[in-house]
Amino acid sequence: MPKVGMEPIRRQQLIQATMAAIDEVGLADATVARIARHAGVSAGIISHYFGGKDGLLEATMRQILTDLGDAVAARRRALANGSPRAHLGAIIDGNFDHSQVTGPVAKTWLAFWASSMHTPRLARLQRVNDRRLYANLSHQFRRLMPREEARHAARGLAAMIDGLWLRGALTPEGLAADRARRLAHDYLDQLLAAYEPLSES
Amino acid sequence: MPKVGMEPIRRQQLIQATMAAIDEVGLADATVARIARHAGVSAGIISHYFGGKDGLLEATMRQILTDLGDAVAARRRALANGSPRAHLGAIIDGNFDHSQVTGPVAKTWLAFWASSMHTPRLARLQRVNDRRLYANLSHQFRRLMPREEARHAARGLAAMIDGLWLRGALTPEGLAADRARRLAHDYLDQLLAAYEPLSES
DNA sequence: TTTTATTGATTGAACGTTCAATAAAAAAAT
DNA sequence: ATTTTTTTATTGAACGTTCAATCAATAAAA
Repeated sequence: MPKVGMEPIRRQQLIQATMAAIDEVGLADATVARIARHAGVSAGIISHYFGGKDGLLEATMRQILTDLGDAVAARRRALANGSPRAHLGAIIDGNFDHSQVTGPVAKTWLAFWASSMHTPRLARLQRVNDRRLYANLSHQFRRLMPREEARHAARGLAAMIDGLWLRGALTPEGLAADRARRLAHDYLDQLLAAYEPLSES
Repeated sequence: MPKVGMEPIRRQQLIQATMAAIDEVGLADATVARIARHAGVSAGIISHYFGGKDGLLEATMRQILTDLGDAVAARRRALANGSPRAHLGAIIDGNFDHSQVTGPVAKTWLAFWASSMHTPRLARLQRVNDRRLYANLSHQFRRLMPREEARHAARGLAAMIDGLWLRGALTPEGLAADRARRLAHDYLDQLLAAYEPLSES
């Protein structure tokens, strides 16, 4: 049933189908046939729109990273000129909300994470995202503390976010997103405690 | 060159070769031919000693978990009746020392982590290890604080350890093990600060 | 009638497993 | 001390399967 202008529709369908397939059977068993079946199209269409399976996988990872960036950016935009703590909190929340921490997106994300260790193109995407998070955190901490301590705090909070993410993706029901957010916020409070003597309990 | 008693030697060789292959090209491209080449034996031997590729992969993951458990246990044994803080510190150090956080072991570990999402046998191993870490942490925190807060702290520290591990395995040169240890210890200090007013700076 | 979109059988490459053949070591026999 | 037999360890070519990619055929829309 060919209509004109199918390209963006098919691309979106296939990216969603890729996440669904990876969620279902893992990256290793997410064959083009299975992905195509999820999307309700034939296998050949993947090569047509993405040049091959690798192209589809890269587009899928890119989509996830874009969504993640948007989720963070949207929350920060709502703050305008907020305090460093508010911005850091928004970064945390953006990282945990973005299309749910559990479910297909999270599993796909973790699968790509592992895969990026040996796939240069995915490694590049992963690295860009990683740097963005670190730079954002580091910049906000810098408004409250010396450079080296800001970097230290940024590294710590980035690790905490990743760790909570990992556990969220891995445990059966997923570490409840609420609980993960609270742990990250508590950690942030502790990191800021020495530099914000105003808000003592 | 058949000698008697080769079985334990070959098993060890093949497990090491599996990690080397995964470190080199990733789990997806770690074929039996490549693993066998690393060990300097033929491909057929893998089925002979492990029943098949799956058996070898499971044995490799089991070995990593055993080593990790041993590294933690050894440090804690040296403490005998140490303070909760000392035990928690030992758990952190054990998790970061164990055959280096970077290198083949860490990459293999992360690959299995991702893989365990869709491989029940690996998921079981991963789960046992996870529970052990949480139980150990939780028990030590419990000596200093109420139950719910102890659990909260244990979840936080476990996530922090995992996050640092993940970043260590992923970044090019690996997040320096020293730096990761320091971040984990700093976090531990903060978690304990409210319950150990003795050691103020 | 031309263009755009899609199919699905086919192809070739890659993989894990199997198993008959082989060879070294150990045991038994001379 | 040799030689023969048995046991243990290992090989690697062959087999069957699975997969991604291709492309001629097809069909709807323009």
